Amino acid sequence: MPFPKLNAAEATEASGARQKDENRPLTRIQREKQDIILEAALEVFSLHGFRGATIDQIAAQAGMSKPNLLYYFPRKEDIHRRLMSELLVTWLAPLREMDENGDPFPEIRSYIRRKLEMARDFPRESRLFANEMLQGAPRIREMIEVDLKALVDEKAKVLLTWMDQGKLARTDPYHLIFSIWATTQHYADFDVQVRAVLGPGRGGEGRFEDAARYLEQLFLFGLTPRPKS
Amino acid sequence: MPFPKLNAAEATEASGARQKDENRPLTRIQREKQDIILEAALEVFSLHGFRGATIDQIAAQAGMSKPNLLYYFPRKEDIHRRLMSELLVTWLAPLREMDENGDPFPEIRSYIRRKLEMARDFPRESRLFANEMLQGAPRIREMIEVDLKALVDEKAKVLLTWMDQGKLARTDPYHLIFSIWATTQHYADFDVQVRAVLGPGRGGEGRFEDAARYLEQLFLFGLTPRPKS
DNA sequence: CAAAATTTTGACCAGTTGGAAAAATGTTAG
DNA sequence: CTAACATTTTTCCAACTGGTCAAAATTTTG
Repeated sequence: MPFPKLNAAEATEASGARQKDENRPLTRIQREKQDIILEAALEVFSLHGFRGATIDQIAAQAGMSKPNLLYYFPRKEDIHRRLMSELLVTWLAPLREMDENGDPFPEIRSYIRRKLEMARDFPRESRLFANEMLQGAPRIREMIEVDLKALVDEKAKVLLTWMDQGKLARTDPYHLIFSIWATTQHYADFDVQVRAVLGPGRGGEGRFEDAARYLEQLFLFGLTPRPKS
Repeated sequence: MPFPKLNAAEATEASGARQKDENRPLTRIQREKQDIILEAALEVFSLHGFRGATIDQIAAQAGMSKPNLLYYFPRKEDIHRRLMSELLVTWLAPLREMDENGDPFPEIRSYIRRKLEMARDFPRESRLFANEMLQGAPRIREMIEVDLKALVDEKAKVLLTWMDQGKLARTDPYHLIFSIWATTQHYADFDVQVRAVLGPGRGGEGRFEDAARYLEQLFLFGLTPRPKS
């Protein structure tokens, strides 16, 4: 199971195998193999970054020959691009779900919870994303400058509304969102460090529950409105 | 200016140029060139990760030929190792300075401040570190399992003491430290994203001050002890 | 089933990679 | 000033890189 497929814009580009007729629907084999390749590529890219990953590695991971892989994705960049655009949609879904009409604390709390679950269940996706960011996001600049920005702008407004209503401590909504991203994704991206520091005793699977408890407390207390001094 | 040299264990390994006498002190040229190389390597490694960086790139960045560079650091890994061990010392200095005998809030606040300053002033170092973590820390596993863990264990105890004294909300000290790391380093590692989301208006240099204000509030409110309900 | 289309393979290639060897050039202590 | 050493350059190499191509094997379709 690669990822909770939202199947975003499945037909962006005829990036698949070369057929006689460009607009034929994908065959069964094409769909299967592409999924296998994407799954393998996720593994390799998330570990080594774009430049550090090789087609050979991905092909080996996918259990096929390099030319065979290149039959489905003619260039290395194509695989990466597909991975990134599918990722971005799913990655932002939790934020998208934050509901203006809900109460701030349940909404924020479940947002944190969901992000933390994603860090636990899809750490490779998180690392793939982090890798791209570290390198200056050369291949998804536009996406983050347009789509991501628009979404965050929208949700920042929601947060501001809540603050105006006195339901949430007045603070910077953008940095609030950043801090949720940072603290939750940390458990995927810096997993080795987290595990090493917690040690064999506390570094087991329970760490995510501990993290959830801690983060809930931090953000609940940290964002509760205070009477002016 | 590469980095506020703490000159940690300057003599770890005779990793420099090959001289007749292994234990001769470094010549002027050796010191200078090694610094130039390390500075160049920092730039390249932090951007592309270990595998993605090439010796040629580093040499070009350092303004010398590849074989010339290899004269000072016989293998690519040597450069990386040196960079990482020098980095780790400096990187952890702020945490080391957190003083048991100080008051919790000023101490934590100045820790956050310092980490944020490092994210602002030494983003490449932060990214180098993040890159290594993303890849599972294959080259510094021991350092984080031993030195880093020991330091965090020590500081966690300090935090627990403060909590016992009722000066700090009772919470998980390890995750508290993680959340400070995550939120501050985020501004270096995900800089592109932060800037893209804040837009041209608020994405300028002021973003670090906004971040500082926000994080101070979050952690101050979030960690103030509460009366039991 | 046979023809048409798709998928897989094996051989190949030009450019890049990390690194070795040795010759040529600088630098410095006596 | 010169011998001993340190540094730099030139040349080279084997392994790996992303990618091509035509032929063979397989699957789909009429």
